[in-house]
Parts: sequence; C-alpha cells; structure tokens
Amino acid sequence: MANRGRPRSFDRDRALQNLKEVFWSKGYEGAQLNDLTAAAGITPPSFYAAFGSKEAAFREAVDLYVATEGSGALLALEEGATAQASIRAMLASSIDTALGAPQSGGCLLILGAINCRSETEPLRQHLKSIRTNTEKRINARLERGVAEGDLPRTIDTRVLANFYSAVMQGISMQARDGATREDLQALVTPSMAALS
Amino acid sequence: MANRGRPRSFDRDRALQNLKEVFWSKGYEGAQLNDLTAAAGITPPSFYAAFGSKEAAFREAVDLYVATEGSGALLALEEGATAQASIRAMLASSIDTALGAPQSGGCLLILGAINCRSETEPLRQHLKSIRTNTEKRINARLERGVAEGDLPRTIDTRVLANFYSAVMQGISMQARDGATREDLQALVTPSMAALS
DNA sequence: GAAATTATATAAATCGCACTACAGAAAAGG
DNA sequence: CCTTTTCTGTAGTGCGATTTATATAATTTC
Repeated sequence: MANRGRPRSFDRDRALQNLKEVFWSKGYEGAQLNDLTAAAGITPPSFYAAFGSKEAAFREAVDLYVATEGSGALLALEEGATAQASIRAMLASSIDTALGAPQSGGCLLILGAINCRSETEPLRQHLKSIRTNTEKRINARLERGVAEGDLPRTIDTRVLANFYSAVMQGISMQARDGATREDLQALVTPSMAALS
Repeated sequence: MANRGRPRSFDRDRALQNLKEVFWSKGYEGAQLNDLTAAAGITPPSFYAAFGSKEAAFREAVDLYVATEGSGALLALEEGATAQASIRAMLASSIDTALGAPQSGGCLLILGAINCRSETEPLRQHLKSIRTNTEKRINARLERGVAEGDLPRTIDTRVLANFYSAVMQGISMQARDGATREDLQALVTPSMAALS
C-alpha cells in the first residue's frame, strides 16, 4: 500500500526548503504562488498535491525554519557560561540568521506576518506564540543567571527578556532595511549595557 | 475659476484623517479600499476624484502623520536639557504614539510597509527614507550632547542613533503584538543604560 | 435661464491571484 | 495486459480588490 501510483518527480524536502526561502524573504502575503512554484520548480497542481494550500505550506516552512535557522539563537542561550555571555551569543546568532536570509534580511518569525489581512490573522498569532515562547526561554536563562549569581537579584528578568526580544525585533527590521553585518553587530554593545 | 462645478459633499481633510487611521492600523496593503471608503464615508468614485489612487492617498496620509503624530518624537528630542533627557522623552513620546494607534498599535512609518509586494516597494522606500531622517536627527542630538558635555567623547553617536532607532522599531513591534503601556514603558530603563 | 463644470451614485469592467478540472503519464497490483 | 492509483501539465475558474463608464445632480459663469 506504500508506493502506489506515479511517483513524485521532485524532492519534497528540497522543495520545502525553497518555499521557506521565499516566505522568509517576502513574508506570507508578499510571497505569491508564482514565486513559490517557480522557486520549487513545480506547477500549481503539484504544489497543492504536495502541500495542500499556501497556508499549510507556510506552516510547514515555519516548522522547518524553527528546526534550522530559528534554533540557533535558542541554542546559544543555553551555551554561555554566564547569563551575559548567553544573551550576547543569542544576539550574535540572531544577527547571523538575519543576514543569512535569502534576499532581504531579517527573521521569518518576526517579519513573516505583521500587517496582514484579517484572514491571515491566525498565521500571525502562530508566529506570535513562537516569539512569546522565545521570550520565555530568555526569561528562564536570566532567572538562572540570577540564581547562579551572574546577575543581581534586583533586576526584573521579565522586563529584560522583553527588552531583548524587542532588540531582536529591531535587528530584524534593520536587516530588512539593508543594514550590514557591522551595523548590526554594533548594536550588541549598547544592548548589553542593560545587564552591566 | 476657483469654485466651479458641483461642490464636494464631504470634508476632504477629515476624510484624509480617517484614511490615515485605517492605513495606520492596517498598513498599506492590509488596508483595502472597502475599509478606506467606509472610514471616509464616501464612495469609490469620490475617493478617486479626491485622492487619485490608493498609493497617492497613502502618501498624503503619511505626510499628515509626519506633521502630527510623527512629529512628537522629534520635538521631544529638541526639548530635553541633556541628551539623556531628550532620548528618554523621545522614547516616551514614541510609546504614546504607538499606543495612540486606532486599533492595533505601533508607528505608521515603521509598520506601514514591511513585507510588501514588489509593486509596493516605492512606498516602502519612502517610509525608509523618513526613518533614516529620524535617525539623523537622533544622531545630531547625541552629537550636541557630546559637545555640551552630557556624553563622553568616546561614544559613537552613529551607533547609538542606530540603536535607539532599533529600540523604537522594537517598541512598535511589541505594541502591534498587544503590549500594554506598562510593558512598553518598562523598556525605557534598559534602553537608557546605553547612555550611562 | 442656459451652458459649462465638477461631484455623486450605481454598477460594472478589469485584473491579479489562489486554486482546480481535465486529460494524459508513470508507476504498482492482479 | 488490464485495472487502479497517484502525479504532471495545460489551461482555465472563481473570487476579491482596485479602478472606471455612464447617467444624474449641484453649483458657477455668462
């Protein structure tokens, strides 16, 4: 019952990678089916047979992004010896990701759906929940830093997690506006002042 | 030769204000003509007779925004006694504006056109040039602060102007995600750490 | 008052875009 | 081989959104 019927003539995984790149550089609504099918090298019927709909394809692309590019910043968070080092590494990773975008820079999870039509609102909420989760991870790392003595007990970890979340959003916006690596890296030092 | 023909049955200035609010809360592409004509209380032909096209209406709405809501942050920049006070006032004003958005929060100049179709790219560039100008104003204020002894000569005003620009973009993104006034105001203190 | 000019309303044209019949092709199962 | 199943390519369909004919109404100018 497994391999019945005509086999698919393209590599679905590679096609999904290409879809992810298009969504990443243009956002959900900015990516039109022409762009998607052209990037994947397939025709519309093949697209729909393989991915169901534009929205379903976007969700899959987001999952893939979270598992690849998106994981860098979170991994960096866990690796630093101190909370400060972890946050710094997270920002560095975030900059790498933002500059690694195919054409226009920035993070798919931040820029993928911002000013969308009402019918796209569920996708926006989905991305928002992922961002909220990231913020919780930052908060947890800061709390650990307090527990381990890296940071004073007087700080408000919630606020600072929110702050670094905002900084990463700012980084994405600037990357989308064409900022260079030097431009973005220069933002790290002033951002870290909040933890000193 | 002035007032020939049937007079307009609505107040163009007030209609433009309403258009501005729709563009502000939904962005250029998120705002559809239905929303615009409904908000202005006019029919499509009247809209086109008065404003020319959706794009032209957006540009006028942006001009109006720059002259009203958008001017607050820049005015605040000039009023502080020290550079630090000016930046703090700018952020406070920016938060006020972001929360003053009709429905979903944030700044029209930051959120109005981000992930747009290629045909909307000129509008995105237009907003970007306004943002660049804001950044120059911030830089000028910081340079003045250095000249007046508020800030040490060792700082890089360009980088810090870029940083506060990114912070304001982050504030807009968080406002769009539903942040409260307390949430946004809490971001000011960590942001100001870069100038201490 | 008649002519010229400009706005309004209804209604539709135009057009881009997500999505899909339909017929043909390539495999597995019998 | 014949049937069944699933994919592919061409060529559209349908829908929504921006934009415009066309006729009519309200003013100014002569």
